[in-house]
Amino acid sequence: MLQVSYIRENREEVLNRLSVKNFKSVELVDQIIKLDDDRRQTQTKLDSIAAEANASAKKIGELMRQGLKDEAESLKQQSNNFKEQTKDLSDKLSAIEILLQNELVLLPNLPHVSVPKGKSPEENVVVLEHGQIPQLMPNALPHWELAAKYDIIDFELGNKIAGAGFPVYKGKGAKLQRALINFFLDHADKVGYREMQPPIVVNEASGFGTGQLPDKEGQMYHIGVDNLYLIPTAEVPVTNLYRDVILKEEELPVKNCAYTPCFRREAGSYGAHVRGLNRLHQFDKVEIVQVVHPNNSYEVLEDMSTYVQSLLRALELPYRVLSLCGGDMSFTSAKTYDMEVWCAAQARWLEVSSVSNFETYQSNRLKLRFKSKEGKSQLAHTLNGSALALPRIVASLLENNQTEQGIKIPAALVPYTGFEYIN
RNA sequence: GGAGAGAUGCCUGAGUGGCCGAAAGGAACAGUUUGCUAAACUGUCGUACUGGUAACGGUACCGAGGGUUCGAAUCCCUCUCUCUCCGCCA
Repeated sequence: MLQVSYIRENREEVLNRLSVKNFKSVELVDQIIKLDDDRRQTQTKLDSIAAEANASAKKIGELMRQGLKDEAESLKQQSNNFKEQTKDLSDKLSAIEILLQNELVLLPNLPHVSVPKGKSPEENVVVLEHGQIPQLMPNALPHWELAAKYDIIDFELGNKIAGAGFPVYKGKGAKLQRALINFFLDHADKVGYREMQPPIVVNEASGFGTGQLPDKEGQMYHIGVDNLYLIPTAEVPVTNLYRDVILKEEELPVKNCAYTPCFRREAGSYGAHVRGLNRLHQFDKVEIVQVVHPNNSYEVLEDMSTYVQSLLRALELPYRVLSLCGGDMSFTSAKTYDMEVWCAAQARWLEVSSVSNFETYQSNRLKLRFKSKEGKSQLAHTLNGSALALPRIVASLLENNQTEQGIKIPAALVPYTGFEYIN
């Protein structure tokens, strides 16, 4: 959520930057400014009447104590007016505040100046490519067939006990999952991320804090009886740890990581391009989250991108980094890098990580602030990234590393799996 | 699931209708002093909105929402959460 004061003071800039996200709504911005004007006026009026009412109530108290009953009574009569006026004004004020809030959440985050213009994924900018595109043997298979061939991931069995998109990992397939999770957590630990194990259900307030609610309600699994949501990413519980928190400046940066299963309804996405592990309802992910000083959030974004790349290099996967164009960036992000790995048998790039700087967009909703030594508090910047999501990593490992002897496990991962081949 | 108790500032905790944005203690921060890993003293010490160039004001907030009243941390209603005991249980 953008800050109204910023919008007021930088109307032109806000409009320009929103246009990078192809968001053209001069009317909405002006409406917000107008509502805020109303809000201020109403507030000022209400405050001054409340001040009078308070003074008068205080006076009545004094008169009563002095035993001046008649004078107190007549003052009471007058004070009755205040009641209605303050009630009307405060009703009006809260109505305006709700309107303002409703409009404000319609505005996406402002893209950073370095974000490329563009409307569709084709206009994302490839920042770098790394690694060799592997040449596969002639009879190479896509990962869903490899999974069946080696009996390591069972989609049918998952269908039976839960439904499509809930695979069962078996034997070395299950061990590979566990190995990847530990591999990712150990690496995060080494670069200073503190491991957290958050709940994998969250309440409404948390869903709102990171922006899943109200607009993406349909994307989350909802547990009706207890009004809880299954998390779509660890970002939600881990970032919400800092909801309504004022940190000390010296506590920054906060670096947390967490492994969690993630649950996504993915309503409306079906078809061949979501086969196998490409898109699931439940998957595993290690997420990294930082809360940082506004002065260096873009340095941190680069660090996080470099860190995610180091994981892909360690796994010897060919990858590329995209700087997302305005039109392809999420509603809440100010700048996003996507990491995509090459999936050789499908011959396509698959997104395995998304690293974003949200600036104050999340922290404004979360009321996540830090206090400087001078005692001033201001909104912190939040960032997060996948490091990494498992299914597509597994897909590319299977497809890229298939050999006559079976699936070759990258050397860095062998200490975690305890085996060198899946065969 | 049954019974009871409670929710006040960073923490402990007082406050049962006006003199309470809130005692006291602790923590923290700053200063003074004495000196040796610390003590004593003094001061500062919530958040948000709002008026003002500023100085300095105003308003709201004592779990959340509503109500009574000229006036609510205090009375009434609803909700949420926490704790204790019993039951069940990984």
